[in-house]
Amino acid sequence: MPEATRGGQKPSIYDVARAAGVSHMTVSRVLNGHPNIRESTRARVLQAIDEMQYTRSSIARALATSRTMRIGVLVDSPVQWGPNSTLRAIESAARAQHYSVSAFATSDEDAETISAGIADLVAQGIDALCVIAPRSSASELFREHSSNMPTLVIKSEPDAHLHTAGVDQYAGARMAVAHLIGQGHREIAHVAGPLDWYDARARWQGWRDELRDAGLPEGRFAQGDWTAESGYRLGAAGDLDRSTAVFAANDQMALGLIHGFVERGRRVPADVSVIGFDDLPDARHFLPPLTTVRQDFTALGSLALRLLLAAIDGDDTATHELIAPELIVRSSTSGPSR
Amino acid sequence: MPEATRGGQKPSIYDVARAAGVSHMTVSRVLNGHPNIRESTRARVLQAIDEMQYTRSSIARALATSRTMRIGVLVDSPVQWGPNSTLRAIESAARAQHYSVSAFATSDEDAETISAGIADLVAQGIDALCVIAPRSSASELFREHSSNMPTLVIKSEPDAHLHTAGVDQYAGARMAVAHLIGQGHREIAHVAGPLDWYDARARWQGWRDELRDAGLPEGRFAQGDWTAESGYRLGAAGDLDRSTAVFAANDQMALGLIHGFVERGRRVPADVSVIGFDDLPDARHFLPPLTTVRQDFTALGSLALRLLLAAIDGDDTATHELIAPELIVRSSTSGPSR
DNA sequence: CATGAATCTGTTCTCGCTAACAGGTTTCCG
DNA sequence: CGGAAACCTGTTAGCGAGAACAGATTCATG
Repeated sequence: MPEATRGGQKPSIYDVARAAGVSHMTVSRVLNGHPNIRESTRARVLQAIDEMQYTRSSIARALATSRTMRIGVLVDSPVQWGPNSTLRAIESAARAQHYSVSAFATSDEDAETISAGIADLVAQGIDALCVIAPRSSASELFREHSSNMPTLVIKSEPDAHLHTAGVDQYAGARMAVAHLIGQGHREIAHVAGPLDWYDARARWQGWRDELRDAGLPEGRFAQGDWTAESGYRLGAAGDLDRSTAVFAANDQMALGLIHGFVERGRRVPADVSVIGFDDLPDARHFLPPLTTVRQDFTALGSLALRLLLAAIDGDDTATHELIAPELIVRSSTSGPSR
Repeated sequence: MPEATRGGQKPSIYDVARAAGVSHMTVSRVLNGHPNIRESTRARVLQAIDEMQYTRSSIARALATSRTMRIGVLVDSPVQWGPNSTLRAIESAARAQHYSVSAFATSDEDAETISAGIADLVAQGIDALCVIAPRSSASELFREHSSNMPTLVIKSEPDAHLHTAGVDQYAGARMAVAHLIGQGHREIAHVAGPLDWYDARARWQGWRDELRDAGLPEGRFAQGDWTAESGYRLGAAGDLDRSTAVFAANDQMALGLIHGFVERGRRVPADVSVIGFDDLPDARHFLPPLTTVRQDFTALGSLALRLLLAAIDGDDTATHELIAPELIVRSSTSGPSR
């Protein structure tokens, strides 16, 4: 049973101070690990803290220090694997540094929703802002806010005015396409995500550049919207039938694509190889198990937090750091039959 | 460009008050919509607020009112569709009521992690606590904390001492099994989730009771761990081959199950019907498109928030409210061939 | 044993806001 | 036109911490 000194209320440092026979500042110093405290005094204070189950008020602390120890995260489409995993990773990295996280989810990402989200987070009181997976159309907004608030954008392209971090989408895309080329494919199509997304654009460019550098002809290009539904429509439409392999910009579109192909009698990978991007937990149970590119979100979370803390501490040089992705080979890719 | 009155700092109500030629309390009253303010004064204050881009400090407000306008959510396994969707729905419902949300994710749910999570959330300063999808082993902990903090547990079983809300898992399970019975199946197996989860247990019981009430023999029972992997292993093992239909406790296990069946030459739905639970966004693109039970998380979020606000306002009667699920029929189920 | 330096500890003020009370205006009505 | 009841506004005192300064110990050293 927690023991409060005044009727029923949670104890404050003043209550602890009275119980330990010291001033409230001594309690504060003990709490903050100040060096110049006599060992016996510290022990007495700690005992009082323990006895009355004191916990410090992060609210009062925030008011006094003007540091909330909270990071705001604006996350677009958190139902999707990538953004959600990134958010979880940031949360867990933040917790390890005694920071907490407030997330604001947007799905319909118009400028108004974004600035409302930023305003909401700022109003809550945050020390830094992290924006996950934005579309390029929104860059302006972040710039405007970054002057007041340390901001990190999770994307794989550098930006002169912003701190950025991400998984190297471009490299991952080249790895995927290189894998297909290595298996002997020469007609390699791409199903891209919406090209106003940084990630979609980087994966598209990686596909294009890897083909070009291998001396292969331009492949067929189609655009989806990240959903399995859009992949399905493209697969069912038949526009990609000339290609022997397809690099889909994410696993969900790859899933839909395979669905569409199979429905029209094209076998995967016998007639057409499909490679995805993300390595969803279920990707190994797709039919056939999906070859894909894995992103290390845990590493990304730690990286993001390191950069955010540096930004909070006033490091103003715009950084840009990348995590290397990893190719996961399963059964949805093989050599071409013709 | 935001206009601060003192050097570079964010303006406070005192700055606004000076600009408007009133006392800081008048500003506070305008901000809080206090009725007895002369219209001309209110206008002057609002104009000053607008001009200097004042925003109130939620920190100071929280300290003065001892209300943080923040709800803590302890969410288990947020990588999974259900818990994640529930969390998003609560966030969005909370925002609509001017509350913000702090989430604490647990995956390895031992007692220690849970109480650490609760302690973390409480330390952040929250007005109420919401626990999503717990396992029954953890009930004790919530009871202990509910005395100090208004608490709502998201689960479908009532509890004498706690506020609870959820989607009616039991009813959903009976709907799923009734659908299979309606198609003529008599040997209906169940792949359950871990039975220390409330939802897994309710779905299991719904399956059992529906069979019994239809006068059918007991079906085969197998236990998975929510993952597609576990479903795959059960499908590939062959233990369920005597059954003509399987009710899987979630879509992911259904996916793995189908994978396992197909690998051993059993066709779905020709040889065996499979029905899932959740209606993942991609479930309609599984091969074959999955028949399943949909949960309305948006409604659940609104419900949860309504109950939480009631609890904050001191409503102490333990409530228990349920949302009705919905059957989604696709192509993974059909009548038995034999 | 004096005396300055190094350690420890306490007082007061501040962070930005609301609660509670008090004082000053109107307004209304006899 | 006087007085009470509305209405509007201001003053002061917290909320629970930390910052800054100042004072009180201890300690070492000549």
